Amino acid sequence: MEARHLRYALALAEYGHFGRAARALGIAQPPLSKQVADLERETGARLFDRTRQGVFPTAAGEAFLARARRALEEMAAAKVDADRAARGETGRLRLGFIASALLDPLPDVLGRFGRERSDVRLELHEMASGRSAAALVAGELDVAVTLGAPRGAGAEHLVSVPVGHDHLTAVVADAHPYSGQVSVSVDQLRRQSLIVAAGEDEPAVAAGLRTLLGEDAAALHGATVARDVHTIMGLAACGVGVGLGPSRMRSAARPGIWFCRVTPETALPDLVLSFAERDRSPVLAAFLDTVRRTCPDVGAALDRRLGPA
Amino acid sequence: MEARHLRYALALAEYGHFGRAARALGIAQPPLSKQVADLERETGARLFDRTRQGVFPTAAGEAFLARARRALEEMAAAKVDADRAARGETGRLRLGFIASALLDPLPDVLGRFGRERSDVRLELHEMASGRSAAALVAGELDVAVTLGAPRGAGAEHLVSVPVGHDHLTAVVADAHPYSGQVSVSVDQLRRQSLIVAAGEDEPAVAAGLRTLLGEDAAALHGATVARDVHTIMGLAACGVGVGLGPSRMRSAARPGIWFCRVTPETALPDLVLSFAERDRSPVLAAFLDTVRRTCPDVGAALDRRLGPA
DNA sequence: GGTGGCGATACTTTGCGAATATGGACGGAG
DNA sequence: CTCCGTCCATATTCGCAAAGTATCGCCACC
Repeated sequence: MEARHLRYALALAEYGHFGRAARALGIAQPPLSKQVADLERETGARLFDRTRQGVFPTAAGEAFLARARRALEEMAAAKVDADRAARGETGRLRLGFIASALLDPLPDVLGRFGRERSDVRLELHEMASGRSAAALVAGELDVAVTLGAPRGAGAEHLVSVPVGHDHLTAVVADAHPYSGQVSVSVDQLRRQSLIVAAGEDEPAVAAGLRTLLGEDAAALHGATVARDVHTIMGLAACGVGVGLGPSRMRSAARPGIWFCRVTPETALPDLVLSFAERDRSPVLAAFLDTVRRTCPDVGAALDRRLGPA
Repeated sequence: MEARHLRYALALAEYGHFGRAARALGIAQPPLSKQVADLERETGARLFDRTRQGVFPTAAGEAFLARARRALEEMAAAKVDADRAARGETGRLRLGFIASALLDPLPDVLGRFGRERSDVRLELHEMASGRSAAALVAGELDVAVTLGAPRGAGAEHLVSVPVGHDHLTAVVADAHPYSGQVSVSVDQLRRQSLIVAAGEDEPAVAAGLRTLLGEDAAALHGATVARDVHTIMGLAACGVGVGLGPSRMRSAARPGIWFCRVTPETALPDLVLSFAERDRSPVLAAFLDTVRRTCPDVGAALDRRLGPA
């Protein structure tokens, strides 16, 4: 049984007339007669009553037609669904990211993407950079935003583009002596109790700090350790000490704190967006397109990496 | 798009390999490649990723396959449903009947039919014989059980077979003088107050009574009138008089009453089963088959009327 | 009894699906 | 690095079945 048989039977039921149904189907009448006869032979049931008044479905025909309608609807829906999925209008995007990415690039990107692709299910997984990279390689994520480009097994099959670079920034309470200063020097920092973040990603940050502080890195041993940038800012606001974190912190400024540049300016690992090189998923493409339009410089980097899309 | 495309895509997804899927489908590999390619061209979406590790559906492919599965299930169900309907295993049977038919032939027939064809929806309409006949002609009923063969416009297109003949029976209370008698004579009846039924069907019955009573039919004018046979029996049990009704009443005998034959025996109109001559519905055929098996003599009458089925 | 409408049948044509043969790309083994 | 094997795509041929044309048969209606 082919879809053709269903279409013909439905047309015949609709027009109640072999000739007119055939005309509507764009074929001649004899083929329609034959196809309907074939269908009746295959189902083993007479589906239509041919009377002088017209052609009417039998009880068996009614039962058949009801199913036939649904079958054809499913087929049409299959085409539509496939097309929508191919355009990236539906589907799923699994995004791994480090918490601090929520400060700067993600809000704009996710907001826009959610608005433009409301039928794409966004699965957001906050995780450390190393875990994101591994999940990406394992196919458990579609995109990742990490601190520094992923390294390690399988990373060579990932495409990575920087989506923002950052430098160390100090944050103090309004009441702190440094409040109001444009910048603080390393020497000034050495004399303060410091507040730094600790987490799976922090070795990279700690390396930057150590470079900055030089042989006085020992000062870090006495530093207050916070789980994330919000805690750093909260502790700084309490006057516990001088918070040190990425300049992205400024995006989440809260009353009662003051940001200073750190001199010399100390680069932190870039925020990097990665995905599997072989991933041709349209949802990913749509996401990258949104990123491209949201952050033009990222678009240029993507073009260099993939060739102009 | 034809059902073939769906079957091929599903097989390909299942085997993840063009060659093996083709073998499972009983075709060679190139046609499968071509059909899948055609399908992808028609849907405008790449449905499968061909890798060295195997062939896997894309997101669009997954969406398509889900619908394809349901479409094919509907098609299979269409065949099954049509077949079941053609065998009379499903569907609807609209039966019109007079209330007194519930005494004798209907309980056995309906019980058996309901057991054997539990998927057929039985629509039971108690109505007077004349209304049944009209509804049958109008196509509003499939079968009718009436008192006497239907007459009137369109009745010539009905097939009617007697399903039980009846004669006038008297019913009295146990305390009545006639109680214990095998029969009562017309003369005895003339001296009693009578209880008879009245309804749209009763002109036929009344005619029988009038014939019986001869010139004394005037006695009927003083008779008690009941709506149905159960009321006749109930009134008789109260000693109100002598009830007169069809011998079928005996099937619904209740304590406290006594039945007597009436002499001379007086025939009442036959109980007749009718249906449209041109009705080839399998549900009707199944019903007639049940009737045939329940009442053998009716089967013989049906065979005479329709030719041995 | 003639006529016209409608579906079925007979026969021819054609288009498409399937088979065979071949090509081309990639991966693994020597 | 080359060779070979695997796997999918392409090209060509073949055959069937679907579509077209012509016609028949049937019944209704005039």
